[in-house]
Amino acid sequence: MEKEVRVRFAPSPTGGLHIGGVRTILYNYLFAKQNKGKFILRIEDTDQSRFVPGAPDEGVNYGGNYGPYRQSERKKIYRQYAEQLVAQGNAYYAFDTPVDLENKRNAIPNFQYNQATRMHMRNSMTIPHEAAEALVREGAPHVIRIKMPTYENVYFNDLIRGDVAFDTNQVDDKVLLKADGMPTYHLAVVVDDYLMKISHVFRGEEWLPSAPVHILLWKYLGWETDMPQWVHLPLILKPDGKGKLSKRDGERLGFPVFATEWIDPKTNEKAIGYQEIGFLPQALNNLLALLGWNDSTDQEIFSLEEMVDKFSLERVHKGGAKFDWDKAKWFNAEWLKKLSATELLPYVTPMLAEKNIRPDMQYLSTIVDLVKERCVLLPDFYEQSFFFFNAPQLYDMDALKNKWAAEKDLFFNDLISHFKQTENWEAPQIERVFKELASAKAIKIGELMLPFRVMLVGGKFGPQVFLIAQYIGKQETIDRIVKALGIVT
RNA sequence: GGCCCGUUCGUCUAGGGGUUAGGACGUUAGAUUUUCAUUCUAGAAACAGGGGUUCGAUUCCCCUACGGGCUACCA
Repeated sequence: MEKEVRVRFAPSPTGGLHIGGVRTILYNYLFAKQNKGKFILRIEDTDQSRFVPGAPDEGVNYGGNYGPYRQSERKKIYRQYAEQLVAQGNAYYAFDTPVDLENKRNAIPNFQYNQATRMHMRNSMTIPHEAAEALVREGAPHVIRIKMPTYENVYFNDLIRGDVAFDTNQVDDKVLLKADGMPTYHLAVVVDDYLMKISHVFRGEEWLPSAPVHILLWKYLGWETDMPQWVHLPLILKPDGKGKLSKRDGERLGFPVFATEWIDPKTNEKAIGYQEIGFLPQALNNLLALLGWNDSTDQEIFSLEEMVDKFSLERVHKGGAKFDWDKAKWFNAEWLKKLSATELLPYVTPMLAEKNIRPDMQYLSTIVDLVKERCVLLPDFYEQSFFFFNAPQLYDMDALKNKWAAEKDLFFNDLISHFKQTENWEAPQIERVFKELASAKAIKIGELMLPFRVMLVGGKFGPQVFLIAQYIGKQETIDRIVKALGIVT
């Protein structure tokens, strides 16, 4: 029988939700759904000094049978396993203070606490066993480190990278349990994944070098047969070159790197998120999924359902991908065009409400359909549609006054009276009235269209001008012409 | 420095021993749109380098170069 697929996302609560993390969640989710498995949310909060008060199947707020899901609530469990490793000889107590280590690193270039150096340090392998035990009993500050074997190779199969090998001589004796009694990520992740019966570990490539530590832990703890499959995802890189995409890049290059707004509690700096800048969730998922995965066809627009259906780890890239803000915006524009007005309403309505525009939903739907193809981000809806709800306050005077002549003044005055008599107030009819009057007065249409537009919307933008006249209504159209005429003359 | 991972247009990528190396974003030119956007057409643009293997390598192997990650009592 195949093992049940259980995956988890284990964010640290110390930062905003980075889009790299969103992609990891997405891949986890797609994989879990595809395999009828479970997706679990767990909080990695083992670092107390960085603790910040602050659609899974199990997790902190969802319940489940493998909790608690917060690592700080699980302290005792880790200690027990760490002690087990010491008893087995796979780990040892180390009494070196942070200052000791600091001095070592300063004195010896590239100092590593490993098989080559541990016999020169202060730990339970260099001082008599009883003395070490006594120290621990008396509460002397100490950590527990893994004892990496010498001259061994750790092999494992990564679902994306294939076979990977590490020489244990090159891996240092990572701290498993810190002096404050909390586990490090290395111990916690292994214990938690075992206890929560995780079948596949999805994480960023930056974790690859510590994989041998984790694998050895699975082995030493006697859980080798339950060890999950490893899936190290490629990184999302800076658009302009070097390194992983970071918060700073967003500020520097002018695009968000967090899913939602994030306020740094230390500096109080606010970083805007994809949600706030006006991305549709569908677009963010879509663009992130395609950053490192494709289905081998030319298709680029995928719904979540399609992705669940088509996603496969074999088609995830090995190499990191530079983030492209232009392409990201394109995904959003595509989704804006793809979604119906009804589907868009939940996003557009609150955005307009912020600007004190609360239109009738029926009317809004019509307008959304009319302008959505000229929008890239959600706030563009305001720029592209405010004039359907309110008369413009400001006019592009250059566009309006350019080549203004008395004859045009006359034209628009006559136009007002013609409009007043127009019965069938629909775009084609409005256009006919407009053009007939223009030709009667022998003025070129091209001379009149732009001024008319500016009178109705305030500038050189918006959909077809006669459609605008139709939707704002006869009286409003006339009012706006009158108002504008008063300003221009 | 050491270890690990990677390398097709500027970017995201398809492809894979014999192809005019395909698509998308961006970009350039044009058409449509009496505003802008959309849409459409066309163009420029890539197999990092060197050795093998082979009748033939962009594709397989090795080396180099370059890029990235890790090298904390952070995750």
